[in-house]
Amino acid sequence: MDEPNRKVAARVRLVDVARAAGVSKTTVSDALNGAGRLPDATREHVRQVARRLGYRPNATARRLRAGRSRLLGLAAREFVEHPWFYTELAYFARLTAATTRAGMTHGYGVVLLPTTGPDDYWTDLPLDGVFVVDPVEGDPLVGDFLAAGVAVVSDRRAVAGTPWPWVDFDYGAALRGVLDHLEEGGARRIAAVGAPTTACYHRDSVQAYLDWSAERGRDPLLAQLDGPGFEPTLAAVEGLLSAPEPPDALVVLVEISPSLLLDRIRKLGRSVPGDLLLVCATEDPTAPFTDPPVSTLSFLPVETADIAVGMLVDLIEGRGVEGGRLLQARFDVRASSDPRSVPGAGK
Amino acid sequence: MDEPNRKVAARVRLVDVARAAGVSKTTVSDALNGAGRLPDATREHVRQVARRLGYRPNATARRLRAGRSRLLGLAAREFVEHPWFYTELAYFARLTAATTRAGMTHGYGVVLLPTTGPDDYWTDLPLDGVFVVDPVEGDPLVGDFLAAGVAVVSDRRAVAGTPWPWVDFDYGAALRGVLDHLEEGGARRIAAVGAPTTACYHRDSVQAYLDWSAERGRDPLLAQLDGPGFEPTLAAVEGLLSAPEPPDALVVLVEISPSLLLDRIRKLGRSVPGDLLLVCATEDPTAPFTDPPVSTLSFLPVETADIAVGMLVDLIEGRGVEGGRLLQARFDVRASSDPRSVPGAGK
DNA sequence: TATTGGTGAAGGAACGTTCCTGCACAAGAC
DNA sequence: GTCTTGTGCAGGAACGTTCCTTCACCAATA
Repeated sequence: MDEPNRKVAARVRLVDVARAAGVSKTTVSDALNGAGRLPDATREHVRQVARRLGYRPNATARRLRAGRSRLLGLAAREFVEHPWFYTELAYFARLTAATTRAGMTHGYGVVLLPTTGPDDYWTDLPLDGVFVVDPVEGDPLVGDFLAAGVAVVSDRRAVAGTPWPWVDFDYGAALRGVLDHLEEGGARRIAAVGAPTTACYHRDSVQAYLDWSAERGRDPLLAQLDGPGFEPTLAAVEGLLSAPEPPDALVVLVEISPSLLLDRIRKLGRSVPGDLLLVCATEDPTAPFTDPPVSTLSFLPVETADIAVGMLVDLIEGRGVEGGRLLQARFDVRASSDPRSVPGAGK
Repeated sequence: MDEPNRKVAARVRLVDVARAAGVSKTTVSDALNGAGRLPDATREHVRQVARRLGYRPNATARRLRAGRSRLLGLAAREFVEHPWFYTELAYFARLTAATTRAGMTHGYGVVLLPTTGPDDYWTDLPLDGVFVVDPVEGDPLVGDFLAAGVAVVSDRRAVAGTPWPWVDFDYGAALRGVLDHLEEGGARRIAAVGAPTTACYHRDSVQAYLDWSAERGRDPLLAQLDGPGFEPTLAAVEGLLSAPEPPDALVVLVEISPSLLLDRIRKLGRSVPGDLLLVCATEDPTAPFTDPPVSTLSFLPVETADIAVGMLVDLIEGRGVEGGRLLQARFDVRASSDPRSVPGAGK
């Protein structure tokens, strides 16, 4: 008589299957999960009933029961003041894809976290762990998560001795490698374009450039951008190249389209690598296809994501994680920084 | 005596706050959520206790109780056979960011779904809805979600009369607009580069190109790629341009870096827009900054995401959603397709 | 004095799982 | 026949919330 409201398409639950199969919840759960002591006949019967009813286990209930959400967050913090800009950078596109893939192989879903939003948005998400990219110093987001008992791994040490695991690069060493390479190629006036973002990548690289120049008693030719975007970067390059004593090599530390950059350089009447050796720190996949192909310095987003996710999962699942992992950047030398590649310009 | 194992840093629950504050669970819940009939004194007291204990509500339990996970999935289906390739395309980078942002404004988190993976990976995620980009015909993923009672919105109609809501473009009309524009600019032999992917964008656009050509009694100059990537695209362009009777205009329907493309065209001894008018269907943000700036046809990923997420949320929260939304592509005319922009080359 | 009406708060069911415990029964050992 | 051992399954607690219902209390009214 007091039949409950029959909602349309009410989802079928475990108990519904149990009732239909004439067994208990336990039996259904065990049959579907391959647990318990059940004869194959029962198991198969339950499975068929479940399939017939179109039963799908409720993932949220499962996760509540398991005490884990099997969800990871991915947060990029570099351009907090320019929200969403980072998604235009090839590095982050790669990192996002790689994090999602790595999460999947461990059975975790990955939720993209915005750089900015309502304060309770982060903490309202059922996350087991977060991969924080370029955390700012004393990042409130990191503090929030740690306080909430959410595992945190960052891709930068940020400040020395972060208490959470990290995966990082020796930016200084990487840049010195590039500078040495350019010097070997004959460059004597190497210019650099950097940006004073919150990411320690920029701070460390710029510092390495300044140190390296100082060691050789050369005046640094440094253009520091004050914001992201193509125009500022291209303008900075133009500024450097149109100086009275222009550089003979250029290292661009901010992400930029290599072909766009080559275009602009060409427009200024300089040829690469004849007049100017060029190295870009970018993940832009077009670098090998430009004319000439552009040498790149890569900070391995895919490897970074794999390691970070591995650490997060270890942390979440109770396996200890030691301090951090220091990776080595990959320097791909192509024609743009190889003077031998152009006839007439020799060593 | 039988004290339960005191796990380190066991998370503090609602009942813990209740006990500490000397009130019931109900009171704590009401106090923190601003519900119920409580005097401000009690409310404040409970809040302080909660803060002191560092209480964070368990998001999973909340969602189980609420019957909604407040989680949306984003799936790209175009390059199912080339998994993860799509993340390199500017269109998807934009779409991903926009979807995440739109989800946030509605209080939903967005989970990135892989193009491929274990069969149970999708259905094991606690999703309320999914935005499926470029579903293939009879897409099993879509079927799975619909069967599981998960709301689905796709960005393409895919096949006419999909039973779920969609947001789409009239690709044929958009391409005709481009072709008309090129013809007005003096082009008489317009070539096109397309790709036979599963996305109906390609099918429709290519068909429109063929129809448009046929209406004018012109032989189509069409290069169909058989896979994604820069090399095939560039090779196709080279093929078209080095034909005995080369085209005087080019429409590239696959995403490519405009500056890379210009580079290659220049290498073949053709100048844009002098010898060749150029239009690219791409979201690459460098298009306005190349030399010359490249005209682009955009299928508005940001608007698409906003609308799709809005539909999903309406669907999930029980508000009805009528059929679909047909948007109009944006055609940005720049110098690359404007012969007047180059001195000496007239109409 | 009994009745109403409002306020403040507690109790407990429910969300949909998993899994621990325990019971009935059968088969073998003594 | 009793005792063990093992099999097949059921009952129900637990995960951490929210929210519906109830109830005690006090003041004001009839």
